[in-house]
Amino acid sequence: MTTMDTQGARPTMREVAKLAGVSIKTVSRVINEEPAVSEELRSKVLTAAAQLGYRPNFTASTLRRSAGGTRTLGLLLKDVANPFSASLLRAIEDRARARGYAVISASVDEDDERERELSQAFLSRQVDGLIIVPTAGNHGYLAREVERGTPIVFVDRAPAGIDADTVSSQNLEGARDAVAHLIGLGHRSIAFLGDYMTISTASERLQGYREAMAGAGLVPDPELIVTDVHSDVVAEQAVRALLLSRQPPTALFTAQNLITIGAVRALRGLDMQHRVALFGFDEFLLSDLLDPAVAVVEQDIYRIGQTAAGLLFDRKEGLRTGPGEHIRIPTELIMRSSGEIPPV
Amino acid sequence: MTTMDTQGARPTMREVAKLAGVSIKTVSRVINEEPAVSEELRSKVLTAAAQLGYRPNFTASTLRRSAGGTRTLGLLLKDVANPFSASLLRAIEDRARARGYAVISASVDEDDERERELSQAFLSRQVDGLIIVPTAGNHGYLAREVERGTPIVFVDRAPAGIDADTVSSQNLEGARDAVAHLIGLGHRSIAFLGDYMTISTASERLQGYREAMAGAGLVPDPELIVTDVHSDVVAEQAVRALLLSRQPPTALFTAQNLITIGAVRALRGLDMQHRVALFGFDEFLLSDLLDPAVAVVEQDIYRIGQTAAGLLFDRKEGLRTGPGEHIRIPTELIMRSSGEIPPV
DNA sequence: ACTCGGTGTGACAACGTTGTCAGGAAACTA
DNA sequence: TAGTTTCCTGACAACGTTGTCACACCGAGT
Repeated sequence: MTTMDTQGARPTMREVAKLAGVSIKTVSRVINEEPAVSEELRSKVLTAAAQLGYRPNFTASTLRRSAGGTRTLGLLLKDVANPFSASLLRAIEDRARARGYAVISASVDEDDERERELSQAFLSRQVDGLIIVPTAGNHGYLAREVERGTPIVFVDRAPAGIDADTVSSQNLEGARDAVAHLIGLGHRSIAFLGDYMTISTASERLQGYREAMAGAGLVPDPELIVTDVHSDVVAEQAVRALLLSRQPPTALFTAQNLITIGAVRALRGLDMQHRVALFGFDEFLLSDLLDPAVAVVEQDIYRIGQTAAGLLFDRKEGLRTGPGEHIRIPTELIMRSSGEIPPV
Repeated sequence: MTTMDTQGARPTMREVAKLAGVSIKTVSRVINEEPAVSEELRSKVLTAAAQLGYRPNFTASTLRRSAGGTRTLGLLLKDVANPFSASLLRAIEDRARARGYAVISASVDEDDERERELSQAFLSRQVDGLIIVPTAGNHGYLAREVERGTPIVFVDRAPAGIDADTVSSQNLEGARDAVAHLIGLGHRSIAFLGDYMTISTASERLQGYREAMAGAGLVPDPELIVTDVHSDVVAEQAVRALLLSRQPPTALFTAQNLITIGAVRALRGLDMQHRVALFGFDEFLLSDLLDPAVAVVEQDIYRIGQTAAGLLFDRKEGLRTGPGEHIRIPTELIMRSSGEIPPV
């Protein structure tokens, strides 16, 4: 075992150079695998570097070649612990890693203020691009950054106050098709339960519901349209109230993950899960193991993430310019028994 | 609207200084809120900065005050898309943000080589610390880094070939208590299904199973101990085979998430879910909505993450020194009906 | 008037790296 | 043999920022 300087500070190129008896620039050349270095010096440098445990300082390197950027992407999510966000992160990470980029992510928890702080912090860290699942607030504060050439892509929801690339699901079409399927089974009294209408995905899904109903010549009872449902607890209560009302619906369309779960709980509680049809938006783990298995509109989250990252890299490399592109990713109806229950 | 330089390059302190008619150092002082600046210059600088849309370059700042570090944590996970990893990330992110740290994360997918590459890459990026959910391989290559003072904390599994802080669940105790509970119901023939035995958590859980059996004076039938089950598909097949064997167990202990789900599928397929008891390790979404609801040993993932981050910061700030600490976080038995089925 | 201490400001170097350029040695051409 | 090209190497400046230091100014104490 050789005596190696193992104390506090990390070795720098200067120290490697001294040990190898060459100039610091030669070390730089070897580390960066530039061609014009003699085999002799090359191996001297590599030996010295290995002995010292030298590791290049990415920060310094980045500063010097300021053109190249930090090879880092910033990602602002609703909440990483939620499966949608986690899958999105994974998709983006995969695309980023393929190009040698790292991803820094953070959870915004629907807090405007925090989103602002975090995006500023990430921009200060010189990220090469930002992918944001936006809150309901205004995003004009990012306009200057976009003009300066930092690519910013929004995912899932459209941002307000700024024109930028956006990737989201075909919410309207997915909801419309699911509701049309229920209508096809003979349902006429179909309830809609959705999140805050300020959230663009929620209102698009409601729009899809309305189109399906209108397309069949049905006028939905306003009492059956419940909006601003934001948690599974609220959803459970709302569904319970609907089912116990005078004119209970024969089918439910739940426009989001947690709402679907709340609905399952409510149906279970009243033992009506085999009598009232249920179609949800968003796939969730084990939906097929419930009894009855729950039919859902599934989003292709992985593709959304990959597309967003792709757009970002295209912008960065100048392959794409001009106004923001708005890409819609198709959804898929997953037919399961809860969606096949006929009206009573 | 004033004419602002909105072209390509980001403005630097130099440009702010020129516009404000002060020295670059004064700009630095204002931006960093150092006290000794006259109100007059202060406001001039702030105006100029706002007009140019100046944002400090964190990279350059970091390089100069090399002591402080990059205020970045690196996190290597099995796979962010998996709920355990996502919760862990969230817990660590929360602790990190409270101190102004950012988190870069990446998925290793049980690939030794990738883990190595990623940890090198993160260290090159001068992260202030690394939190790793280790693969089964040897981690000696990180030893020098630890000696140099970069805090590294391992989570969930113990690393091989290195002494470092580790945070994981009380796997043995959790498994032991769950199996003891089944024994308390009168079960004598209890199957164990676990992941690869090279994974420390899996072998600890098997150990817990053995201790519970031995504690009750039972000698487990070797046929009932199935190891190296690594996916829900394999688990489903294995459970099916067990249940159709000559001496089927009256209870199952499934030592991991996916195995539990596979077991549920197998029991369902044979319509035996109400006759064979099931206790799983790891909570999973909707476990309470299945029929029967599935009893599990729940890990406190959030606390694991927070503890790991806490250890890391303690090391970094010198509040903790010396050999690696091995912290075990208690688990909790979540009693549900699948765990209350008596033997036939 | 003369030193003193305090306050505000800026010049300069440095963080670790890489781009630019110049120069020496070796290999080629005329 | 002299001139040219090629190859390899190193000195130096620069990326954007901050720590150190020196200095100019002001009011106060002798």
